[in-house]
Amino acid sequence: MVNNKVDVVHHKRSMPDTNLAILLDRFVRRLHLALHQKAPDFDTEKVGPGGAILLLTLAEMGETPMHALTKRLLRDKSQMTRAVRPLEQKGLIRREQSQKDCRINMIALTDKGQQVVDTHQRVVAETIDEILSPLSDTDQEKLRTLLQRAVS
Amino acid sequence: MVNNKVDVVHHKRSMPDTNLAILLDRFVRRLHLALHQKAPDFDTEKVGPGGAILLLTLAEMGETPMHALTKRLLRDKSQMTRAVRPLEQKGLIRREQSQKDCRINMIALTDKGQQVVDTHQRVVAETIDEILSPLSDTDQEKLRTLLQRAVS
DNA sequence: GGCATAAGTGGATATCGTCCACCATTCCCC
DNA sequence: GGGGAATGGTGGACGATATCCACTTATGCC
Repeated sequence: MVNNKVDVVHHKRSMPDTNLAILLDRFVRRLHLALHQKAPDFDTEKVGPGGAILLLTLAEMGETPMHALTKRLLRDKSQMTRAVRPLEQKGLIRREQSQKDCRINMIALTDKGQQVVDTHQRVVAETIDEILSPLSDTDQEKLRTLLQRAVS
Repeated sequence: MVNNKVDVVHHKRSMPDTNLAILLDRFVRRLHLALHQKAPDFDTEKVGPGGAILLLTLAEMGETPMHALTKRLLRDKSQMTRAVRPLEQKGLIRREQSQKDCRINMIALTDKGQQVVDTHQRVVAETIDEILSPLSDTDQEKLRTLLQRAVS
């Protein structure tokens, strides 16, 4: 695919760690582009990438206060507020104040939200499988495990 | 940590592939945040994340036409134009029209640009090492290899 | 020569991230 | 038990990126 005729090495360092940053960027970008392509077909609620990662994470966590979701996603608080609003308006999540501590907003998936999650999980899984197709199944599993251990 | 009461398998694979998207997001986000923190200390030329990935990739490729860089980075053409401009103004890269085909702009690192790349490579490598510290050295190497094979 | 095509640039717009300020609670401690 | 510090959440402002479209210019091919 990539025809590197310019690929003649003119530098000493074989492979600095930096490559991993570049590799990650490539991986994420491929995934992003592929999903963006398919978006009209499956993102019927138009949640976009940001909404999708939020919903998927919420599906993992179950009902949870905002700040926990914020911490999990490593996003800014205000960003989270803004990301949540349209999802609530579309009826994909539900928010209610905690009885214990009325500063806290608990949010959770609705049934409709769960349906969206199911669709997204399927499509994302397919797309990642396409990207990972150069790897054997055991290698794919190994990759998952390593990433899991690294960021858990 | 993860209290999945909803985790009852309704699928053959215990962990849906979607998790990998979430894991990637976490990883990238951690890296981004850590580098953003350290930025004032090492990003003296204020190239930012976008400029950095461009410079690092350019260092890998050597002198190259715009469109090749665009393809490698999987970014939009126009995006690339805009990303390149400030780097040229700072004197980190140099652009010159190809003799063969004067539509083509060849771009390459300057010495100053190479210095910036060296610094960034060092800092990024350190930061990634911090994130990957839960993994053994051989596992880290394995992770690199797998990613490399997946996206090459 | 004329026409499809490719490389590069720029405009318009939307999303997302970051920082800061602010309000309302709750917690803690004297 | 009252008052200051800390926490959860919201909103404004701004910058960086991404995406789509249109346009210019040059090349390649009949």
